[in-house]
Amino acid sequence: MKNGPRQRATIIDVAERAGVSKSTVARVLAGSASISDEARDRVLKAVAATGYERNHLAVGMRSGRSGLLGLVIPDITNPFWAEVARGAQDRAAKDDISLLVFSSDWDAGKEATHLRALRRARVDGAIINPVADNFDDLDRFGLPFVFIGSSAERFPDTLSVGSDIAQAVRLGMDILVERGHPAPALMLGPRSRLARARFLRAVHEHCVARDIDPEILPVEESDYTVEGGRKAMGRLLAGPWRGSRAVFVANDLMALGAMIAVREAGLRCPEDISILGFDGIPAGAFSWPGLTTIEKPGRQIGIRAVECLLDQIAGRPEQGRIFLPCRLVERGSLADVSAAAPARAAAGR
Amino acid sequence: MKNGPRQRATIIDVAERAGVSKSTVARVLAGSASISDEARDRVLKAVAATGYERNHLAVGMRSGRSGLLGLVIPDITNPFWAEVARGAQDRAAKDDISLLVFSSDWDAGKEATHLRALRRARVDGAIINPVADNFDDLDRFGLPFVFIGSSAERFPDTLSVGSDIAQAVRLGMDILVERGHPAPALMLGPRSRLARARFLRAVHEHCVARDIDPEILPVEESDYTVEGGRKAMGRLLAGPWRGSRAVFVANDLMALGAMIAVREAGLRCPEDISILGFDGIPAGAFSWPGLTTIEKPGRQIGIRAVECLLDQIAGRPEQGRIFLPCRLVERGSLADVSAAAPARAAAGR
DNA sequence: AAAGTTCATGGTAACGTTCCCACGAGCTTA
DNA sequence: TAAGCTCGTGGGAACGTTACCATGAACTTT
Repeated sequence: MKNGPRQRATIIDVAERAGVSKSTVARVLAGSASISDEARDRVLKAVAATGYERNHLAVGMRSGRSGLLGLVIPDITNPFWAEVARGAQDRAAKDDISLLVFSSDWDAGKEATHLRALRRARVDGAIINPVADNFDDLDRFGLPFVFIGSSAERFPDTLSVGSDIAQAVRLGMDILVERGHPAPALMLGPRSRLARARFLRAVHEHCVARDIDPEILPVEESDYTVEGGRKAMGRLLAGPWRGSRAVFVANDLMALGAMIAVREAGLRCPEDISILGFDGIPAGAFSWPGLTTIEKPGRQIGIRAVECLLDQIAGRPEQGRIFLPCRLVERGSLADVSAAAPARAAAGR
Repeated sequence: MKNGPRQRATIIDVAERAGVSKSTVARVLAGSASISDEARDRVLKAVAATGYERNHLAVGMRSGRSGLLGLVIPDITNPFWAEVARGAQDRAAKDDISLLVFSSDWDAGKEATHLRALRRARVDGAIINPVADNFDDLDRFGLPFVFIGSSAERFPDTLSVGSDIAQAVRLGMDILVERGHPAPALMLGPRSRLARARFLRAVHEHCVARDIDPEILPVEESDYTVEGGRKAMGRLLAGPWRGSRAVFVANDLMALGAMIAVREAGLRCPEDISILGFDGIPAGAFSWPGLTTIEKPGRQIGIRAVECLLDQIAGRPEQGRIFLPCRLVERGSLADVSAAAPARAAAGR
């Protein structure tokens, strides 16, 4: 026998039970100062007795604050975006705010639909990974918002939170140098992707700083898929390749594909070919060897995006573009062929 | 220069512009029948001109329907639950319903907090993977809800949607038999998990049907982690093991760990040891060899859960427990050692 | 032709809050 | 002691909808 959804207590029920007016109850609940101890006490008791819970719909209607935020990401099923969602969710929960989550599938039409849904739900603001390449829908959005992800680059004058690709590339190049791979091959994504240019620029800067001619680095490109990485690796292996054999891959899925190609060529990773990925997807932990990679701070991005959005909603000073640092995750796909390696290994044991 | 969030148009603005009463506007928007074509036309034009969008907060307040559903899952970062969320999201969007997503981290306290948040947001109902093992919070929830996942088993008298473990096990045992592994080893999860008993029962039923003594199957157990699977596989390899060497693993992470253990023992998968997983996590596609596994219908579960919930909210007849079928995903970790194998391979080429 | 029915519409009262103004009691200030 | 101030409180008026009842016109039935 279930307890049917019996009539919910309203603020008036609480007021009557406590013998005060609804104004007083509202003040107690809002934590307002001018309340006698006695009144507060009676209200609190009445709240407990009636099981009263504030109706957020009514609150939102009257105050204009729904206590809802929107999150529009390409696909919640993608582990990176799931991390972002999780971070946003946790941060929002701290302020008693709930998140409406939508997946756009990189489709501008779906994006527009979702933005409309958010407006109707009267969210207080939204965190968006923009897919539309013009600003029309977003301009029309008419609500506070923060962009996330690298596609936000298209809109330079907008608040955004993303990962620091330049720092990530530096991190990767540094570890490669340290392990004796001063001139790794590069495996890039498609030219259409914005992140590609940033990646390449950071590599060049690193090379210039270290007095390496960027032109000597073998370069291949493909799409951000396992199959793309497999094929690109095949091409790299078929071509001329001097120096230590290491590849810095701009995407973990591609890196995983590259690893498969290495095995298919009868070579071993990392003994024959070292691979460094970029993303930090969980699947990298389960390959053999585990994929050494640079992890994007997905959760942090979610957290900061919410904070940034709340600041904006509250009218607090805004921070412009925020780039969060990435982290190296070592798992075994990077061989150490530096001069220091044997000594280091000996000292380690 | 941004278009500030200028005053939103209300139903009254639309009514004035169309020269009708707000009742008429409301009727047009609700798709009510008794409307003259002329009035409908003018209202629609006025809606377009003002950019009017229904305020869901106000609608919810008046009608008692917020157009919001809650989804409480253990962790949106877990690929299975992300699939469920995605299915639910897509299905809900079709009915213009938005989803509030929460992660409970298998923590009863967090679960209770989230349920409270859902109640305050006045969601119309909730989809819950229950972690609390008593019904108190849920009983108190006082709203329509549907359980999902195997932990729903604890509450037999409740609407729920999950995967059909018995069917999945049958599928797995059948393919194992077909490939010449009539008596595989079993690798199970911890005794505390409900799914374990169901898994084991289904295996036994299969054995009885095929006249195999279930007792001859080697059995190991561990937790649902890569490391757990690695260790359990180590124990299996160390023990006595007759017959064809195949393992039916009750969880993909464990299966991936088992695969690592096989490699560490200097053996090959699938040539020396065949592995069949259960879950369908994406990482299984990137291991080497790819993990052949039985995929749970995560997205379908999300979809059906929403449908089931909407039915319940609308007072339509409810369906009790729903178990959705799983699917075999072949990727290469299962060798064919049956008598038919050579012929079959020859015919295939 | 009177009475009933349907249709298209308008007016108004909720829904549960918060916000604002008013008011009396007790206090401080001149 | 009169005027002003603060404190604690109560009483409405919104907020934007939908639900319900009322109304008059056109039509159908007896």
